[in-house]
Amino acid sequence: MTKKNNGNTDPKRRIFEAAAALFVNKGYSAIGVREIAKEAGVNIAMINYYFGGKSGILKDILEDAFGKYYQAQASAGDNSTPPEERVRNLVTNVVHFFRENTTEALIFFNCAVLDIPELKGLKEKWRKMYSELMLDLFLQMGVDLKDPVHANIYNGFLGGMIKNHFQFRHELEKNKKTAEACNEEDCQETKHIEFDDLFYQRYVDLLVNQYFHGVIYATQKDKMKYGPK
Amino acid sequence: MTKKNNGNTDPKRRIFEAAAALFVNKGYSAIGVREIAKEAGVNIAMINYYFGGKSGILKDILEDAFGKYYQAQASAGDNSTPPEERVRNLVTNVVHFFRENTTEALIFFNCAVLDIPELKGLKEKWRKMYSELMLDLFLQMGVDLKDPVHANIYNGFLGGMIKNHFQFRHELEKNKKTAEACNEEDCQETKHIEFDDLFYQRYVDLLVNQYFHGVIYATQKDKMKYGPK
DNA sequence: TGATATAATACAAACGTTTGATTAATACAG
DNA sequence: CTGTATTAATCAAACGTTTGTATTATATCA
Repeated sequence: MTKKNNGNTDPKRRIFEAAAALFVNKGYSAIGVREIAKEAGVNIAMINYYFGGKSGILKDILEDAFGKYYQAQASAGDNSTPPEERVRNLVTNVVHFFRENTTEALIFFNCAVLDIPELKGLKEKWRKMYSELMLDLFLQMGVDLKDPVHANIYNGFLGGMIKNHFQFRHELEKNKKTAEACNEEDCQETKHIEFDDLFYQRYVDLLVNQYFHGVIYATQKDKMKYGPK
Repeated sequence: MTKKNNGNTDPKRRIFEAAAALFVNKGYSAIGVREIAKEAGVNIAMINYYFGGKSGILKDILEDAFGKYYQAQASAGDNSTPPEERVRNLVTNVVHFFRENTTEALIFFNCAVLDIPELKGLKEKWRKMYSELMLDLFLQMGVDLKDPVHANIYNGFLGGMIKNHFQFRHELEKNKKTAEACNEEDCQETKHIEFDDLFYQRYVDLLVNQYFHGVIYATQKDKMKYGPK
């Protein structure tokens, strides 16, 4: 593999990143190959040359994102790890994953709820891998996945919450660019947020406490009211 | 205004519903007007005749959804209503909104994070209306929106969680149609869920408890650790 | 020379929209 | 009641543009 590395980075990388930046804002289907090529500064034909087509870029983005997301959760511990520690690891890892891969992560979560024919097989694989991973964790947490109410509420609970935050943050930073001058009081306050290490240290704390003193309390209270089964 | 009402319902309604059903599964940009017209059983030209264009359908769907969603939250009470009662009303109303308008609601939430040029003005209006509505509620709850960490986590917290569930349910029911016969044990258990009144009674209970014994506990603990400001 | 990389161009298919004609129902003057 | 405008609703067909991909030719380097 011989790279030129003249001027900018290699073209494949540029296509990948340009496409990701466009997909996350307007959605996969709304973006055309010409727009990607223009943004990446390459010829249209390069997309088919490097990725075999437009959907090839999306596949690469999503496979990369899922791989990292899965790893973040799988490496949080097993059922020999104390529950609270495991949840803390999990939240820490997932937050770290989102911070390092915001764009790809948002694309992944937003594409996961859409029927994209080219992705049918991949989605099935991901679903299976994920549910096997979660089964073990929930069993340890005392959340009974056999109970459809609990299963429906807490499946993807943490991931969903974290995704929500990063989507919110993404919107915020998008709007900040388009409207630099803002006089309203609502805007003033959220404008100068620093999403730094301290922020996410508190964020993780909050989420873990939230989980333990919210989810577990609520499910136990539910069991008392409606019976264990 | 004279309607024919012969045979089926009126064509405008058919276009609206066909489009919504397609949008929610594949996304707005991935659906063409011919597909909508075919599904609705009308001529392509009818879309421009009734809605002024493809984006006109989306606007109608989203304005309808936001109006109902806003109403569901606004009618939950004001700051003279006890906090717990207000939250319970809010969750009850929003869950009811989602049950009655699942398709439109999911389209709304999924489109809200995308840049769709035709929707720029509408999105701005919605954002303003929503933030004004929430400011009051959060103040009453003791969640300090001036604290960026709390604001970032709990903005859209309940709505986001509920949206998550209904998206999850939607996926579930989609898959049930495509794969009726399923032998795996994971599948067996979630297959025969009844999303009836009892289910959502428990769901609301769980979410309200979750909120009070999670959010409030976690935010207070956070304040103790990191100071009130 | 032969493999890799880039570019200009071509292409069929699909896109959202518009057109002009046609039908059916209503309004109104005689 | 009759005949004639008027209007709303529907249709097939075509509009020009853009889509994703394929082809072909030209540089670039080992």
